[in-house]
Amino acid sequence: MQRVLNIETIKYINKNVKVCGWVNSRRDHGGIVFLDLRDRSGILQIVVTPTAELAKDIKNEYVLEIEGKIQKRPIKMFNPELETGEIELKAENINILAKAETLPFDLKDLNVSLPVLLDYRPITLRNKKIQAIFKIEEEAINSFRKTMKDLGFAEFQAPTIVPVATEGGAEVFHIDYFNGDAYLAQSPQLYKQILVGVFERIFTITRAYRAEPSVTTRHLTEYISLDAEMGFINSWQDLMDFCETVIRNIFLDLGKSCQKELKLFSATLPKLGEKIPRLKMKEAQEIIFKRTQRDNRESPDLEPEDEKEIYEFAKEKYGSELIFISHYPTKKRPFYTFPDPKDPEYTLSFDLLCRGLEIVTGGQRINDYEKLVKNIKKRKMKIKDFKFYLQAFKYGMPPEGGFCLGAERIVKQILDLENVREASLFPRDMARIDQRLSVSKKRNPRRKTSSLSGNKLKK
RNA sequence: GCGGGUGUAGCUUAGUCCGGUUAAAAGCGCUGCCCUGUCACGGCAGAGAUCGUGGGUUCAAAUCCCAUCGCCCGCGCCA
Repeated sequence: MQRVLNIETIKYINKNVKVCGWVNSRRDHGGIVFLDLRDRSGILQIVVTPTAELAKDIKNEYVLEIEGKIQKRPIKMFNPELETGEIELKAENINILAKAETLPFDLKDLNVSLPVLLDYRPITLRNKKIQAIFKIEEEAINSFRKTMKDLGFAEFQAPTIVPVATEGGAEVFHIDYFNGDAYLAQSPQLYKQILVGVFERIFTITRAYRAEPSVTTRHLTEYISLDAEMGFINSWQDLMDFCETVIRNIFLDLGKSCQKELKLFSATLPKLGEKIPRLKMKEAQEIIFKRTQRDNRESPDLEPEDEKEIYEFAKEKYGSELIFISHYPTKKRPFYTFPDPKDPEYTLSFDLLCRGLEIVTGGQRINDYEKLVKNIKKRKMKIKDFKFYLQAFKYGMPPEGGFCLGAERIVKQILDLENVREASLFPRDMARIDQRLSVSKKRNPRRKTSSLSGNKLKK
């Protein structure tokens, strides 16, 4: 007999079917036993009676193959919570495909601390609410891809083994590369710029690696970066317009396809208002100072508490839970960032804050070869390290720029998750690669400096 | 790296400030028995904790002190 998905059984009333799945719960009434069978489509109630014998040894998370007849439930027994709530399967034969040990927690009503959630990731992911997080992430990524393609952007796959630290200075993971040095990419930045010289409009959905020793609720050492870059821009404002379209579409699409998932978290999609407000960093600092008397006006960046304050401001004044902040200081931005011609101390770059957290960074890039060379030298980086990248500019690069979105951060902000690690299937951080490094046996002796290369320390 | 907090059954927590009648308590889970209409089923009974680890103070430590390890949060940095 061909297997039928749980959700499809609605169409098989009074017919015999075979279903497969995991035991979500077991309700044993002695003479009659109910099993909730979970498969990728949903839950189906299995009735085992009058020979409850059939279900005797079956426990939660057992994997079963069940044959029987789909029958309409008595009307009083409908369950409106289930899509299959008006029917049930009367089991005639139950085949145990795999047994399961007792779970260390209640999977249906998952109430565990973050370390437990992640220590048992292979099973906690089976929880419906946890799955909803990744449905949202998947849909957000789909939406990004669709918008980019609609706007004429070509998709590419970025390399993640790179010869130099992309942003210069920032912390990167070093790898032993055939007795030489290589790094894990902090971002696909240089490659998307190179490809603007080929395709004009380019995007990628890729992984970025940051070796920042940061243990916070918003940092991962490996994260999903949604990156876009485009040539022939009229101004850096164009980039914010494109970025706004991307974000707006993500929220629209999630509104269409993920209502159920949002509801599980009692989450509402962030409001954008007519247009996402745009402020220069200095303006934002003045506003924060006026509102709170907290004087961070000399700070080269917005402090996390400032980001939350400016979010409140945007919400009150513009009805927007998002706000663009532009003109960050040149010193704080990477070498390729385009300085404002009117005030070169500041850049034509921007961040997009969503509910008080940066979810996007972008800006216009320097497309002039000579200026790039000068900048690399000024920052005491080596020209020879960038020769490959610089070809793209030496041989003609239009005015260009781009932006990148942090996928996990977007999901975190939408669902109001406490920690970005909840929004990553298998989060990596300073203390964890799947298992906690403190309990994993493969731990090398702790290295104090990242300049020591891995090959030197190997046996 | 710095600062703050925390560690009690498999999970989630109470008890810690003001040390001593609880031989450490509860909910969920687990085990056994009962139950033919439940849907996080219900009822009865039961098992399960060297209170993170090591040391100290005290007649007496989950509770106070020191050290150590784990974890969480904040900051720097950032998506």
